Amino acid sequence: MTGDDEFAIAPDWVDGETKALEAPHDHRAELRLWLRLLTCSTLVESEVRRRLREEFDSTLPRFDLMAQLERAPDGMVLGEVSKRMMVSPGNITVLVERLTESGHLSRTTLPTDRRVQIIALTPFGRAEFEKMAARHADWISDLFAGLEPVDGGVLMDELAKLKRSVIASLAKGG
Amino acid sequence: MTGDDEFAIAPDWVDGETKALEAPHDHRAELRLWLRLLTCSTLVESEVRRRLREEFDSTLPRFDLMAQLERAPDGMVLGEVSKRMMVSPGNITVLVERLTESGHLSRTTLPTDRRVQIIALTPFGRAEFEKMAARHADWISDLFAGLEPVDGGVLMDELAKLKRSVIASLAKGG
DNA sequence: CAAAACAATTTTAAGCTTGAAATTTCTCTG
DNA sequence: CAGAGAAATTTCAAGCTTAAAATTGTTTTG
Repeated sequence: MTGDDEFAIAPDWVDGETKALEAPHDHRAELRLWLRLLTCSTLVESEVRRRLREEFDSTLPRFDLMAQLERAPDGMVLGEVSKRMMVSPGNITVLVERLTESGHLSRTTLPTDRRVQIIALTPFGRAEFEKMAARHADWISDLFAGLEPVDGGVLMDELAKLKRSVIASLAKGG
Repeated sequence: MTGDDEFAIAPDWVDGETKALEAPHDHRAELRLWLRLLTCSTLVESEVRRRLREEFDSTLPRFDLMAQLERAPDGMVLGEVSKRMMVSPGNITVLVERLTESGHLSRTTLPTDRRVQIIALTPFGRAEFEKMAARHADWISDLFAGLEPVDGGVLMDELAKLKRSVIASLAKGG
């Protein structure tokens, strides 16, 4: 890609000449921050997708779904998975279908409420996931390796503030 | 992906020396940071998608494509757009098809090289985009409003460091 | 108890995305 | 100048994603 210009890599419809603090109704600083955030997560995410496909012939959604189930040894209700992954219920349906076909997941109907589907990792699925999770952790570690520990800590804190801001705005406005 | 419930747990990051004493293959701090970053950008991105659909019956990919063209009054070659948006060429083909049908884009074949397609915003497309861009800036501003300016600045700097780390790792390993 | 209301999930229709294969059009080499 | 090779784009097959409608099952209410 095109090197060191901040906006050469991601969607970059913002004017690069912006200063950090400007007139009250100028939103350029926030836009630039958002673009930089998006660039970072897009870079990491595409690389993770690429490697999941290359090394495991799998996808990020499947990995994420299995990751949710890994921490629920007794399985989890479909709706709960959907909420935790922040994706639509219909989306989960499709993913579960494929992962069940391939033997990674088991699915049961709750006897006391037959609307409810409970899914869980099979032993095979768990073994596969553990391989993937180990590699995934290595990838992230490599990608983040140039960041000093202190910077990691600062980022964690600042992102926590951002997350609170976003959630507050969502709760208020929409 | 990822509900990011790690707010409950105390950051084990902050102390670099402590971290150095941990097991060599413990990547939890990086993973937690990555998940938090991903949560933030997913939250913002889904909200932007939702509002583009509700207010303009449009999508984020279309918006991004028009944003690229907004700064290129004389139009842009398809391949260039593809690179800048970091998406596959085939993807651009589909987007351009639809946006041309709807009158937002014009497309010309370069006379001197008939392989090359040049696309540009039509006056209508430009007017539409400007409306969308203004609203988009408002949304981002609202979502980020709870962040103090100083935090925004720190975040910009730390994300720049992260981006450098990711790009360096991609250049080296990938 | 039957009907309405509610809940969990699936289906549907539409659009996005990708990698790989195919196509079209140049460009370069012998 | 022909044919090889490269470049720009499109096509294709497969999978992801969503909102909205439909389905199935449970609970509440008249």
